[in-house]
Amino acid sequence: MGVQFGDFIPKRQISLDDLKGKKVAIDGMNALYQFLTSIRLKDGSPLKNKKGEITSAYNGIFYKTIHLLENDITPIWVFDGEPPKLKEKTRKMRRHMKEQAEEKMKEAMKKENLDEVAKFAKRASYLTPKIVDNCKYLLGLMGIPYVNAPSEGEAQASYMAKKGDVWAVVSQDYDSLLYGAPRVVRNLTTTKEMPELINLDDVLEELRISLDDLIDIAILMGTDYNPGGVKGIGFKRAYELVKSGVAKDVLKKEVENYEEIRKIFKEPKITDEYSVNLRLPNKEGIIKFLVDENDFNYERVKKHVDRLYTLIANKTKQKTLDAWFK
DNA sequence: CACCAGTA
DNA sequence: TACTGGTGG
Repeated sequence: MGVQFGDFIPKRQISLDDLKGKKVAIDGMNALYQFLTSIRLKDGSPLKNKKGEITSAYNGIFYKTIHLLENDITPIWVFDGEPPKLKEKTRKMRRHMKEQAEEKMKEAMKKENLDEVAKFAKRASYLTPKIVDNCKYLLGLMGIPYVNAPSEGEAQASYMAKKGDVWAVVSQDYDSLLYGAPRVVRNLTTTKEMPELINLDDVLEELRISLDDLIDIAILMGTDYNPGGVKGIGFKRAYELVKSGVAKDVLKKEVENYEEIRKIFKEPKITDEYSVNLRLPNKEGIIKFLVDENDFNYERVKKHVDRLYTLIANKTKQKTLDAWFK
């Protein structure tokens, strides 16, 4: 979820061509969850292997990664580590929402309302640690870099973008802006809408505020670390409070742990232990994992694995060539 | 999510 | 050739 900046900040439609030749850090959990909820059959059930284990996320990782490479975009997948203590309330709420969705799905099944069943099945779905581990394993086999963040994945991805190791952070959430990501790309891991780019400097310039102000607006509205924010305050009120210079007073009075929340955005736990370089894929390993262990179609996987190998081999070759002429 | 066959 | 809806696991 994250902060609800939605319609209040400037963004522009882009195409995959605008990302050509660039590396991007993908908010892994965010993307995996999208795959899990969207890669489904008509009845709302996810893809499964013969053992009944959900494989939608593997499908998404595999095909989306190849599709991005095909467009000369290099994804670096960034996964969450240990959540900040202050996130506990949000996590409990989310668990509760899932349980409620589970109940509603059962009711819809009794009523044989198939649309409702599908809707609540999506809402009740969650990523298991095993699914996430297997996604990392698959990325490893594919030769695609991934990063285990010490804490929030978006904080780590934003750090990598700030350093210039990647051009942008890919996420549906706006929180990366609060971590100082210079660019955030939305709708890259979905197909319903066109990709859009949010430029942090443009946001701050258009609103005539600082990043600290933006963080204050977010905390007033509510973040994962103070869900709900200050009662009755949405973007417009928060913006007015910041512009009139009284935001700090309200925050200090109304938001428990204000300074600590601010610190999560300003000084997040991050690591320099990562690589953003592609490696040649392990073709046999991918086929063993997807086909033998997860019942993907051999012909289909084989075709894509060969394509993946060619793409990465060419990219590596090009890089060596570039270095030669530099 | 992307693929692919069937369609116009 | 471009589109779209059913399928994959």
